[in-house]
Amino acid sequence: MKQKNMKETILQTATNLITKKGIKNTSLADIAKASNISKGTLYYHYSSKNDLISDIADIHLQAITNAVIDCVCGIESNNASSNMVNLIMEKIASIEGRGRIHMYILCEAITENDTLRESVKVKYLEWRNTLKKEISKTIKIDKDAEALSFLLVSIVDGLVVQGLLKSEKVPYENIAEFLVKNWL
Amino acid sequence: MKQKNMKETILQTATNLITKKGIKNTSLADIAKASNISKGTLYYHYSSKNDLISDIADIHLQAITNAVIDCVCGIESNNASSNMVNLIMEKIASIEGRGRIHMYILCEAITENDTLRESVKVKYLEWRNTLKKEISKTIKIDKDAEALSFLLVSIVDGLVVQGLLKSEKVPYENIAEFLVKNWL
Amino acid sequence: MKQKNMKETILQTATNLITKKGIKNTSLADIAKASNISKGTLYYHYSSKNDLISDIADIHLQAITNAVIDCVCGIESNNASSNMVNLIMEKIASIEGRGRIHMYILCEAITENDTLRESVKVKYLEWRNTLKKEISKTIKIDKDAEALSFLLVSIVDGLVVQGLLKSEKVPYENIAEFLVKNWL
Amino acid sequence: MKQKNMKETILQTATNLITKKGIKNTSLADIAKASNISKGTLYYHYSSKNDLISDIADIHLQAITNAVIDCVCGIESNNASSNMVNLIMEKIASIEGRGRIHMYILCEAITENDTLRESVKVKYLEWRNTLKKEISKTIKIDKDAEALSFLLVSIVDGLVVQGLLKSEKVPYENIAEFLVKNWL
DNA sequence: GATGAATGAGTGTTCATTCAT
DNA sequence: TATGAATGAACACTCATTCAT
Repeated sequence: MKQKNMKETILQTATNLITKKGIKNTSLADIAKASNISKGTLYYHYSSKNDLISDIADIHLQAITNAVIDCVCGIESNNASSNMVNLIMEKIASIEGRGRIHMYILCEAITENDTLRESVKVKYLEWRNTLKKEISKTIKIDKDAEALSFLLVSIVDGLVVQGLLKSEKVPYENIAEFLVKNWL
Repeated sequence: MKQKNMKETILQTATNLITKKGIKNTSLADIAKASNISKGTLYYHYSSKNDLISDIADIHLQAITNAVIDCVCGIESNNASSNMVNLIMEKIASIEGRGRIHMYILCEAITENDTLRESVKVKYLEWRNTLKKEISKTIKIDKDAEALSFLLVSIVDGLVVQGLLKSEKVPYENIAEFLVKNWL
Repeated sequence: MKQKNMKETILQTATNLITKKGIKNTSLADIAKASNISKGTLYYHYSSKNDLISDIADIHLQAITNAVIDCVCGIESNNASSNMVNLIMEKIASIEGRGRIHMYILCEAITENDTLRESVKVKYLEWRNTLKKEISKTIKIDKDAEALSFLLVSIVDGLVVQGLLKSEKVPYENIAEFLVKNWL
Repeated sequence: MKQKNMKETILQTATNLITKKGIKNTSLADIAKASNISKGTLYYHYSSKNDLISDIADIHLQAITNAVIDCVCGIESNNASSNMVNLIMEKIASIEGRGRIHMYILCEAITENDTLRESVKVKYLEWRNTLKKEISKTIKIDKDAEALSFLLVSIVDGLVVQGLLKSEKVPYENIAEFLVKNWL
């Protein structure tokens, strides 16, 4: 089993497994097996499970960050405030696919993995700042802009949770419409 | 080592440990030790770890449910719409103390514990319905009332996450003020 | 749960459970539960698991012993040599219902339970002697009578094994017929 | 602690321990200790206790199967029918060394281990068929040949039981002599 | 007589990690 | 680079037994 981007392969396989079963329920043996390599090889590329988790988290956080930035860019180019929310909703939907791993990373971050928590913290700050900067174009009161940045990030995380519980279908469109009408 | 409310003691000890270290990182040995009992005794009172987790989750979910209902009752008695948001924010703060365990339960629920997921699902539905009923007194458009119920629940979960990351202080008051201004 | 023959009840319940699941896989908790008594009460009547097993084994061994003696009595009263084999076969069938527990007791006896082994040993000796005495009426060569006594006991145990494996239906009638033709 | 045929070593050690103490009374910790390896290493080679038991049983069943086949081959080459019984008796004696484990495997098979029961079932069928084919050369009545195949297998198992009880010395020679005189 | 609470040693199993080759 | 063998601590869970009431 010789591959150029072995690390890439491992990363992808591990991400898939962890998305399905969670961090604690995915063993390095599982990952090695699914990657068609030995545990030894896995350790050659990643010096510990935390090391691997760290990479997975980085990639995930970057992916969501990109989604958030995409949002903002979309708004800028369209200059239609209502689009922001639409785009956010669209992104939430795309994030939902990543929802499970998002939750696992959050839990891991708040529990015991200080490095991971720091990464997540930084990203969340970055998201809020990016959103706030954009919001400030429309909403001139700084306090409100900040509050809204917190709220928007919250809503994303919160809707991810409700999406994952798979109770009722989350009415994304109605939610977006409501946000546009009342907030912007 | 004989105690009257041994089950209660175990429950409390376990809740504390799990709040600190998470479900997966808290072993039954840890719980037994911290409760000053043997593992055998623990198993006498709880027939499995899931059984114990289930009790902890039930208590937690009930506590938050009560908080949500308190909110709504508060609003009704005051008949001041602005109070709803204030109360929600107040409750979020009180929930924050339970934030860690809230996250752990959510992760457990979405990962592998079907029984738990069902419990959580039911509670979330109950919360949204309770909120929606109250919201409907002010907002007559049903679609909006429903969207808002999803949003409020999301905001609670989302702010819990941001609270737990302990990055910046979450500006609860500003957020509440913003919500009041724009919603009601 | 007040009962006159509590010990009897326990014994019966335990026998049923052990027949189904084996000695090692039947816990005293199981037995207590199925008897609708507490473990404490069980220990009031039986001072240990071995004590209980011992009683169960005694009853079982006596039951088979009676079957063997019935055989011999039947023969005596009928004075038809062919009947002996028929009766033995009939008894084997009746023993088959007890086959599982018979095997469990044998295993327990040869493994670790010296008292039990002694009981079983004594019974087997008794059976062979009883059979030999009867056989001697027909077969005058002592060596042959003894060999046949060993063989008959063996055949019972052996057919029990094959019955328990539930592969093909054991052709008891053909076997009996064959024995009659060739032995007596 | 590195060894070439570690799996072989484990198998041998486990077989010895189980022969002495029985399956249920032999723990994996015992086996690991006696093999001078860690429990982890044991699990590296055998993924479960059942897996190990399965290997032990397979080897045992094959050994007896070979003994049975040897019997038949011996007969064929000698063409002396009386030899068959002598050989069987000889084999029984050799099986006696394996008697304890034979009993344990039978008990395990009838209790709870479906895979094992299937293996045993297949072997017993194979033995009977092998015997019947050989018997058919002498005894032309099919029903009798079949009955005798059941009887011979039964006698082996039954004599194993009586051998294990170590009451009196089992008179193998007399038994063989009797069989030859009356059956063939 | 009867019980429920408590115990602690033991069970099979998992797993991140190490390391010689 | 890559691997398979080895490890040992930890895990959830079981169970015969004890004992105060």
